[in-house]
Amino acid sequence: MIQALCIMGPTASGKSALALALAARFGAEIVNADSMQVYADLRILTARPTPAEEAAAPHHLYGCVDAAERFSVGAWIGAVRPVLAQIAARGRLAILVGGTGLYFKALTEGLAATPPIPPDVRAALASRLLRDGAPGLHGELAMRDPRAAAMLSPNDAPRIIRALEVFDATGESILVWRDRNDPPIFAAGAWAGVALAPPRADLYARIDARFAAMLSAGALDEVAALAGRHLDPLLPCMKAHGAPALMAHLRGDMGLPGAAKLATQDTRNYAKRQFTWMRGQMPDWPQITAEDEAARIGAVLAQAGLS
RNA sequence: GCCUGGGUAGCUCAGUUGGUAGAGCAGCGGAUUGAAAAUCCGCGUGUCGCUGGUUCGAUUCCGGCCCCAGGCA
Repeated sequence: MIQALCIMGPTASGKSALALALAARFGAEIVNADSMQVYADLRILTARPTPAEEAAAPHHLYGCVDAAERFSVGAWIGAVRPVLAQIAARGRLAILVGGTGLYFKALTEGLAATPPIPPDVRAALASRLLRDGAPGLHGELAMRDPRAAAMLSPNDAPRIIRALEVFDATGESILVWRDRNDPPIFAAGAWAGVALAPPRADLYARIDARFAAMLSAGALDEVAALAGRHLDPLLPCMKAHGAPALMAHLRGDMGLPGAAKLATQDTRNYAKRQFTWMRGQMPDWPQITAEDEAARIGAVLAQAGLS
């Protein structure tokens, strides 16, 4: 008997609804595996479960981080560990749902046990990036950690900075840290994973419809409130799909239709990357192409050995 | 009706002093270990509006026609 069921899928594929149906059936508890739904500020825009949905089954790690904070895979692993332990102690099934492939990868394959990076090291690199650009930092990485540099594009700023900060803070290559992976939270037989993979044209249409629904549900007000906090635009939550576009609209830089076009475009591009992740990183997770909920439930039960 | 601009990739446009054309976006494929809803890499044959003419050769020059935008009537 598995302890956890993982449901991955592109945005707007109906993961949350499926999780809710399965939770009701098994008395399971739902755990968030989405990097944006952890933030408290954009409930509507990040398509978090509604209060009514959250009341229908126990939900964990939704809206629990302030937008001013910088969450991360490591922070998520640190947060899920006790949550999953408690669910197991209650003897219940955990259903992890979300679209963040990296979170599932860390959960099931482990994560490098890199120590926390001092804030001043990161700040220094951030300003270096502005001054020298990504290729400049890449050149620097090539001198300190040539193996890591060889694996990265000179334009891949976030990864170059990560490799540099790990080296600066620990004196060891990020590759060495990765070789010493922490073991995964779940052992091989303790979990099952499925990936929702609806036809792309349907998904793209649903993304457009969902964004319109978000607007009617008050997404603009919620974004206005976030904008009013005047946070650093580089913070992860500030990059939620639709947030930059709607903020630009609120500033008067573009009309609402233009903002909607940008927002849905970003979301479609992201959905495509999620498909790529599922194919490349989760080859053993069965893909469920059915869109009908009953068919999906049947497929999950068969895959997870549940009934 | 006349004048001027323009008609080139799904979209917005660049370009060819005549040798059949290329960017951005979209789309598609790929990567992905603490910002991952981030970030990066790769993929470009299309009656160059239609039709005659000149030419070895026309998307490019010339004529005619059609369509769009603006201006004048």
